[in-house]
Amino acid sequence: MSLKHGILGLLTYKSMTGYELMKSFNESLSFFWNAQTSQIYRELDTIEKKGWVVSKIIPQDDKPNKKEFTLTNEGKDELNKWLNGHSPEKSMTIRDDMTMRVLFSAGSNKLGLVKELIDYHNQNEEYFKSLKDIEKQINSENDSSKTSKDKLYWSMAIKRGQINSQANMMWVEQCLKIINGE
Amino acid sequence: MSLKHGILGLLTYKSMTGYELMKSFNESLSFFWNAQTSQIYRELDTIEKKGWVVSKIIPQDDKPNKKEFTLTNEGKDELNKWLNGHSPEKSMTIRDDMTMRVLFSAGSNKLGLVKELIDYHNQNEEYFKSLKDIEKQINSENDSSKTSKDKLYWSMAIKRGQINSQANMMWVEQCLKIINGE
DNA sequence: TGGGTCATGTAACCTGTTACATGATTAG
DNA sequence: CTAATCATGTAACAGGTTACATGACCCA
Repeated sequence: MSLKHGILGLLTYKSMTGYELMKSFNESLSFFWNAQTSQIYRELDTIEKKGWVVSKIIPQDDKPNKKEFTLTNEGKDELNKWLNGHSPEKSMTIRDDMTMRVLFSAGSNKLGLVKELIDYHNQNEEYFKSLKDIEKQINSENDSSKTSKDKLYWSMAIKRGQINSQANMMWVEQCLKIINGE
Repeated sequence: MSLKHGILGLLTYKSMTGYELMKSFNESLSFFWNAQTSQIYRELDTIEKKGWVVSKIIPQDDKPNKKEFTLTNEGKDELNKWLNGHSPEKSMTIRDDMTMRVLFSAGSNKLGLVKELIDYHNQNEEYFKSLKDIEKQINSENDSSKTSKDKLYWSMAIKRGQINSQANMMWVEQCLKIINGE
């Protein structure tokens, strides 16, 4: 799914080190991506070789030295190319564990499936709540880390997660009805 | 996401060759998984080494010989283990191109984004319709390839795709409202 | 004669995950 | 003293995609 472009996108906000990028992904962006340090450093390596970013080592006395990455013009071009050049037809498949479990539970354990569906429902409920919290935090006045325009786009992304988890819950409810009416 | 278990699941219905598996995935199961032959043959290799399936070469005069794979008891055990042993907490992130485009379009091309959102909406609408068709076909009397019980589980899986694409469309509508009200 | 279906695969590459390694500073 | 945070990475593996290769038969 191209972590490369995710990194480029984050670097448009400001120059960062690998460590800071990891924190961005796993904290403020955790609702849509969790990236391991190992992967981030690897991708930074390759996109630096491609010329999309440049790095500068910043010595620090009290802490370990850090390596800050900055977008180049090529990097900006690449990001824009990616943003504009939308892939004509992406696969649109569901391919997740839950669907697969449902499909292949026909023969066997009805009770196990019901339990799993309920667990899944609960997970989605919690996730939905946490997204509500994140939304509130972003839209609150005292979050000055983003401009009001940025906030708009971030809340759109979060809305997606919310709608998605609601859809998942609706699906579970329909499934349970079908199973019980069987 | 473990094509291995997808293959095991399909083989519970009947023994199949790699080619037939590929067709199942890319035809009747296309709404949730598209698998390349290259990957299927590779996975068949590894799961045969694990002892989950056994193969038998069936000579054919008019067509190329084929290699049919059959589930073993170990394979059935493994599938059941997988079906029952649900992973406690999966990541729940959104991580798709559309969300990323939205997040990183804050700075730049509003018009391009609107166009993409509309395209995305249309794609989802078509997908939704095609799922409706598939659903009808499965539930029709003259589809005797599945038992009525199987049909139930299949329609649950398809419902998921339907609800999902509806959710995607709702999201686009909300986004457009937000963008226009900006 | 050319394209589609049947049927098998190999090779290279990209993306993501898990586990491990190092070493300093700082807060409780 | 100990755990957390800062900051860098390596290695191995798992899963998925793209491109390529072969060869026969059937239908238009």
